[in-house]
Amino acid sequence: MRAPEETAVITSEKTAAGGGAISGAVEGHVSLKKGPWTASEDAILLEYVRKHGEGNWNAVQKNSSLQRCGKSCRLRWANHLRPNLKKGSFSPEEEIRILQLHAKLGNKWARMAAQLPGRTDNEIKNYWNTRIKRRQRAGLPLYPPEIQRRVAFMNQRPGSLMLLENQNHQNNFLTSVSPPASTLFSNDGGGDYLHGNFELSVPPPPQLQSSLFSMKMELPSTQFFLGFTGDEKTIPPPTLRQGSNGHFDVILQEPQGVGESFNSGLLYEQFPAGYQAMAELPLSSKCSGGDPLCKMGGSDFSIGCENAGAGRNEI
DNA sequence: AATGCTTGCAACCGCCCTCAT
DNA sequence: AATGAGGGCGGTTGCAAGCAT
Repeated sequence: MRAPEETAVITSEKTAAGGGAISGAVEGHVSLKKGPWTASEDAILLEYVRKHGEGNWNAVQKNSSLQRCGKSCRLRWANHLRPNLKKGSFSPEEEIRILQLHAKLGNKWARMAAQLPGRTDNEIKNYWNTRIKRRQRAGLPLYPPEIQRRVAFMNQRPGSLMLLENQNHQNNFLTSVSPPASTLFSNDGGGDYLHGNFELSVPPPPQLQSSLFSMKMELPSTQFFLGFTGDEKTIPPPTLRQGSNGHFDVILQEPQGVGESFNSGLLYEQFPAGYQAMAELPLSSKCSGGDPLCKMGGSDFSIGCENAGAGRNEI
C-alpha cells in the first residue's frame, strides 16, 4: 500500500480514463472530479472546514476551488481528515470490541464506529468484510466460541443484562475492596473461560417489571471481571457500597433527562431517564490465584479476580 | 524476473431518512 | 400532504501492494 501522500501525487496525474476522472462534464454544469483525493484537494477541504465548520457539504464546491461533490467531501472529511482519527491496524481490544458489537448490532457500521473512538464506519466495515472472507475460507464460524456463548446466553435470558470485562482494569482504579468470597464458579468446558452467574435484585424499572437481572461473567482464566463501561459525559460511574451479609450494593444511576443507553458493551438495556437502580450483588466468586477484588475508576467498575498464577483456575 | 492471486483500503453508488418549504 | 435538498448509511467496486508460484 502506498502512503496517502504518494497516492495523491500519482493519481493527480491520471486522466478521465482512470482514477481521478472528471464527471459531470455536461454543458452548463461544473465538472466534478472523482477518484482518489490529492494532497492539494485535502488542503482545500481542511481550510474550508477550518473556516466554515462541518456540514453543508454541497456548499464546499460553490465556495471553494474544490471540484468535488458534497458527498465526496463529507466522506473524505469523515474518514481521513477530521481530527482524532486513529490510523493503523486495530488493536486486539478493538478487534474483540468489534466482534462483540457485531454480535449485538449486525452490520450497523456507523453505530459500531460510535463505540470505537477514532475509528470510522468504513474502517470497521472493511475490517469485518476481510475477516469474514478469511474465516469463510478457513471454514470457521463467524464468531469465536466465547462470543457465541454470550449471544446464546442472552437468547436464553431475554431482558437480562450482560456485561463486558473491563478493558481498563489495569489502570486508574480509585478503590480496592476485598469482599467475602464463597466459590460458586462453574466451568462449562469452554477452554480458557470461566462462567459465573450473579443474581441482581433491583427495583423493577417501568419497562422491565422483572425483579431480577441475571449477569454472567465470561472472562479469561488469568483475570476476570464483571465490568461496567459507560460514557463519562452522560453516564455517571456506578458507585459501590459494601453491604451486609456479604453483599455489595451496586448503584447505577442514569442522569435525569439524558435517556441515553447504559452502555455495557456487547449487550445492554435501555434505561429510562432518571432511572436509578440499586443492585444487591451476592458476591459469590473466587478464583484460586487470589481473592476477588472490587475496583472502580473513571466510568469503569469491575468486580473480579486477578489471578497471578498460570494455568487454570480452581473450580 | 514474470505472472497471477490475495489482501487491504479508499472511494463511489444507491437507497433511505430528516427537515425545511 | 407533497416535494426536494442535504446528509447518513451499507454495499460494492477498483486499485495497488504484498505474496506465492
